[in-house]
Amino acid sequence: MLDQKLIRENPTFVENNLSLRGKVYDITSLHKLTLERKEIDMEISSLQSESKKLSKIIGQEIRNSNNPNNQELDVLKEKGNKFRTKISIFEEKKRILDKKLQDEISKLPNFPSKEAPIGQNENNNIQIKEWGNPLNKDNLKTHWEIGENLNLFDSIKSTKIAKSRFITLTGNGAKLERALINFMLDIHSNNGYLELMPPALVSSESLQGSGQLPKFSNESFKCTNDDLWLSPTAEVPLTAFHKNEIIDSKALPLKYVAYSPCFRREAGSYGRDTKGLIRLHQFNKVELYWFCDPNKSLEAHKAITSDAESILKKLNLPYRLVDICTGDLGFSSSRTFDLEVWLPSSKCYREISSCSNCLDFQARRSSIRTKIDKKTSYIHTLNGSGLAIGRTMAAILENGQQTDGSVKIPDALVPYFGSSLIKTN
RNA sequence: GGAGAGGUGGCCGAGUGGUUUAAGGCGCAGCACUGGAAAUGCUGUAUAGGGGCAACUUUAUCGAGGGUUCGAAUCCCUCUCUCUCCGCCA
Repeated sequence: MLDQKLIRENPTFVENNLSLRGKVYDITSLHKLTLERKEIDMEISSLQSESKKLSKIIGQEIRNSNNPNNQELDVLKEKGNKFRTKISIFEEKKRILDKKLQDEISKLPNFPSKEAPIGQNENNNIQIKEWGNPLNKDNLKTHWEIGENLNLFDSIKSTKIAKSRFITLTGNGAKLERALINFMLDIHSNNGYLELMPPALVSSESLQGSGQLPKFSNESFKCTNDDLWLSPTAEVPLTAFHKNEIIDSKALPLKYVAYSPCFRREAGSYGRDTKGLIRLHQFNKVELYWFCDPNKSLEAHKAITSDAESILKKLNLPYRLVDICTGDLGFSSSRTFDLEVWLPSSKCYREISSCSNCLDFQARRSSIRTKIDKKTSYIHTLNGSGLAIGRTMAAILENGQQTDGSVKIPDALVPYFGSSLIKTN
């Protein structure tokens, strides 16, 4: 969430920054609301101040006089009554105004970083580096063909259970998924991250806190009888983990790694990636998350990205690092580095991790602060997938495929999977 | 699902209508004492908004929202969360 004071005092600055995202933001009416709100606030404050003084006088009178029902008191009480009436009129106005303000402000995305490449959409993203040797041969199988041949998952049967875009992992597929989760959790928790396993259901307030609500209610599954949603990413429960806290600055940065299932409606993606493990309503993910000193989030962003990268390197999967342009940035992010893994069957890179610096955007929405030199300030939050499990499996299957139809398991994963090869039975 | 008890500052905890301007403690910071430290003593220490160059000042906030009252942490209503017992249950 953006700072209301900043909107009030410097609307042009806010508009200019937001418009870096590639579309025009006009906050004139919002700006007016903030001014109105301040005016009403001042009015209420001065009325309250006078009413308070009057109440004190009445209290003293009652204590000092032996007749608590005299007429002078009635006159004073009547005066107090008038204050109350006036104040309640203004408070009603303030309530309505506050709600409007809150609604409007929480729909505004974060400012893009000055460092982020300016651009309209994903075509303007900038490749920073490539790692590994992308397998570039013809007649390679897709991961869903490989999966079918080796009986690693079954999407047809999954429509019986739920509907399309769900998968049931079977045999070695299920085992490989489990191996990947454990592998990633071990690497990260040995690297200074505290492992968490959060609830998969989250409240509306939590989704609001990390930025998925109010704008993107269409992208998550909602429970009908409770104010709970299926979490679209562990970023949501992890942000909410420290909601309404003032964290000791000596404890920063707090680094968490969490495995969680993720649920997304994928509204508007009909027809895209309908096969395989790339785009599912439910997928597993190991997420990295930092709560950090607001002065140190730039270095932290590099660190969290390289921690995510380390997994791809250990699995020996070719990837590239992409700097997301302003027009393609997520709602809460000011700067995002995507890691894209090489999928040889389609001869392209696909996103497997998104590492974002949200600055104080989520911290302000969730009220997470720290004290620096006796001053209270919002902390910065960063998140990054480390990594998306399903897409990692897809990459392993495609990059590790052998001419005889078997799949070679990356060396680092063998101790977890228990075998160096997946063969047909 | 039924019955009951609760939610007070960074933490613990007192507080049943008017010097509560939220006691006391812990923690933290500064100072004193010390060769240095511990212990001790003194002082300070919530958050958000407004005004002011500043010292400072003012308003709100005791789970959330309404209400009663001149005045509410305290009384009433609604919601919410936590805990205990019973029931059900992996």
